[in-house]
Amino acid sequence: MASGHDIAMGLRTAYWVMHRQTGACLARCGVTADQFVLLALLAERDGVTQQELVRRATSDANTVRAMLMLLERRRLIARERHPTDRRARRVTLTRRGRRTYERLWTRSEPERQRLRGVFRPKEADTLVEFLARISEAVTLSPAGKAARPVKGEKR
Amino acid sequence: MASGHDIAMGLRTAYWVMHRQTGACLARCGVTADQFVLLALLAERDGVTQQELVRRATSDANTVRAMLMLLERRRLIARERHPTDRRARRVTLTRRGRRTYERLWTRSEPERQRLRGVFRPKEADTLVEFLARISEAVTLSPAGKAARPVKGEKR
DNA sequence: CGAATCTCAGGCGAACTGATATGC
DNA sequence: CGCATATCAGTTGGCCTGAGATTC
Repeated sequence: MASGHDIAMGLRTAYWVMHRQTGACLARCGVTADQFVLLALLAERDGVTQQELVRRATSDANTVRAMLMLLERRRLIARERHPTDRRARRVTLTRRGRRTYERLWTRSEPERQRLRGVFRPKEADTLVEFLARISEAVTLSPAGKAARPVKGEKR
Repeated sequence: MASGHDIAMGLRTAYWVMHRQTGACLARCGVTADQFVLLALLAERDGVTQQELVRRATSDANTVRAMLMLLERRRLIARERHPTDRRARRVTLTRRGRRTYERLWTRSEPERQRLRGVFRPKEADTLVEFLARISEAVTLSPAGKAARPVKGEKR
């Protein structure tokens, strides 16, 4: 019977196998799998703050910032000052960024097909629901840091 | 209906949420989640080559080497020369490494419980089987590099 | 003025590439 | 010779801590 450890290791292996494959698929376009995720999120909805991208990408503010700076240097995205909240940045896809993203999407279509192809429709739904269950369970009740993070907690 | 993109994003989110949570759980022992994986693999079977660890960890030779050197410096593992194959290293858990591992295992038990707890027994089996299916499908038929990698393929 | 939010800067563990040395 | 194992150098991306700026 599958243990928590089995789930963890299976999840780890499946993620890295997929991530590496995606990276190899997109490498010749000079974009990494993680950059592609950011572009995809922006293509879905842009004009957002970096912080919102952090949330949607399940990532870290510094990581997102560094990646956005790389993408900005290549003119795939723009980071203007936010009009009302001058603390924040407003991130948008440039036209060139959107074209690049569409090319990447097409190129990576076979990978998504492969992923999708090993499941029957109902199974795919089940899998996605299971994965969402994990994400919720872990983020909603993180043992050490409850709803409000414990202040004194260092190291 | 769940698409290949949904599966990919769900897998990504679930993995990172779990990975981050594990890291936070083990941080105060000075061990990262990835180092814990190596220790777990060694606890399961040691006296193996680095190459075998690479395979079992679904990782990379350079990454594994760097991590093992960190663990070696802390006397948690040992890297002796392999007795018969002088190219290879024979990696073993030290007694201290095994004790540390057991402590980490105990400390991370709640995390595995949380993971396991959101599934019924049959569901957990299904999930692990689904994840294995992904790993197999992607590793066995990687579009760009079939069974034998295409020679001329650069960049 | 704090308190909260966001960005920025530096350090480090981790992943990948390519090249090299050595032993099978 | 080819092939496998490990190593080294260099690059990139990602996470963390701690600082600085701005807003409430």
